[in-house]
Amino acid sequence: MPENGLKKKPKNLFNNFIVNIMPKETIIKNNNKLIKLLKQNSLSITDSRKKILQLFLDQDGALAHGDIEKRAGEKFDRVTIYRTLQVFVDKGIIHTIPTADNSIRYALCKDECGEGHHHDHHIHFVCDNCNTTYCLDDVVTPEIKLPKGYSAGHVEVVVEGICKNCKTPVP
Amino acid sequence: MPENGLKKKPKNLFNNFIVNIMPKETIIKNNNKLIKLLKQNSLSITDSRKKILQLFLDQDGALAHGDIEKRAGEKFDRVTIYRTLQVFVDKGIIHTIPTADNSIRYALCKDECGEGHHHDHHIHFVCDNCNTTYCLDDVVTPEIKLPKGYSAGHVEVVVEGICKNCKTPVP
DNA sequence: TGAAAAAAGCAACATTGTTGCAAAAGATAA
DNA sequence: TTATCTTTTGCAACAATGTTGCTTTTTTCA
Repeated sequence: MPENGLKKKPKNLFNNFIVNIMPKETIIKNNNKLIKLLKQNSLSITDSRKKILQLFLDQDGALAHGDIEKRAGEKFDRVTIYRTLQVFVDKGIIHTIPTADNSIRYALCKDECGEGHHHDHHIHFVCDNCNTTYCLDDVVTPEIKLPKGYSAGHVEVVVEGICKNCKTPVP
Repeated sequence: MPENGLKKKPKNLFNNFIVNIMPKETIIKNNNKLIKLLKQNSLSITDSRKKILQLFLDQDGALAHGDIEKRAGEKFDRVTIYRTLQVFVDKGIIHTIPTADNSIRYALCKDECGEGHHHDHHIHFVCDNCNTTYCLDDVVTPEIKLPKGYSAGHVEVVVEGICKNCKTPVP
């Protein structure tokens, strides 16, 4: 048996350590949060899932596949990102936001979303200036009165305008 | 000069004839409507524009690029369809409908849309069963109260559910 | 009808998304 | 800790969807 000089990564020991003892350092706390979230959804802990989830946690707005590809630092295969996003959507960790420009955006679910069903009753806001997409969690979707014969399921509201960061103050 | 046996199509004489004299036959009336609409928007009258516009007029719901490609009868180049749709959007003849599945849908504008600006205040309905997209022209978008700092421009509402045609009657 | 302008068609390319499979990494239990 | 099974990743190849430049055809208009 070889001595202490590690040749390979210490496998999952580190992860277990974090989850069990809750250390104080920020980086570890952060890591812990990610792992907890993944475990809660009975997903195995992998680098790509942690990294992608981290991107969402670090981010106020929503992310498109392309954004993730750029920000992940060229580390992951495109296919992995597609599959990871799909898994997150299936598990109810993130949800999709419809857009008029053929680029699906994803954002963290803050309500209680479970596997197979999303409960997002908030509206979405896309800034015309910076193009950021926000989930306005405090603004609920209104009741829509439909014509006879139609029955409503999910209602999606997307508002375009100027966001709080791009608003030019009155001089 | 050759005698009466036509070698080439009679060019645009037919179109001018239609627009000027307003004949009675349905097919020509229909053609007339198309041409009128194109002329109103100062677009030149071409086969692809007429055909694609016809598809929209024949259709209750919205069409995606792919639908048009299929229904046009393999007659037009894909590029022509892309460019035609783009022109129609620019002129305010059709508008786009955001979806959550990365396929832009287009529908005729029924309000007064002009070049560069659309005035669609109706909501859109996507049937979970037949996947048809409808413009519910009689249902206007509700007022949305945004958090401090956000200012609203356009509001887009998409409702998912069961449409009038797919509704199963009570036994 | 003929010339200028506009649009269509074609080819080539770019982007985005999907699938099957072998290799690598994670989970699990002795 | 290690052996083993399972899951995930990366790769390659492919499919679908959009885009751009250029030539040919069609439309418009004088």
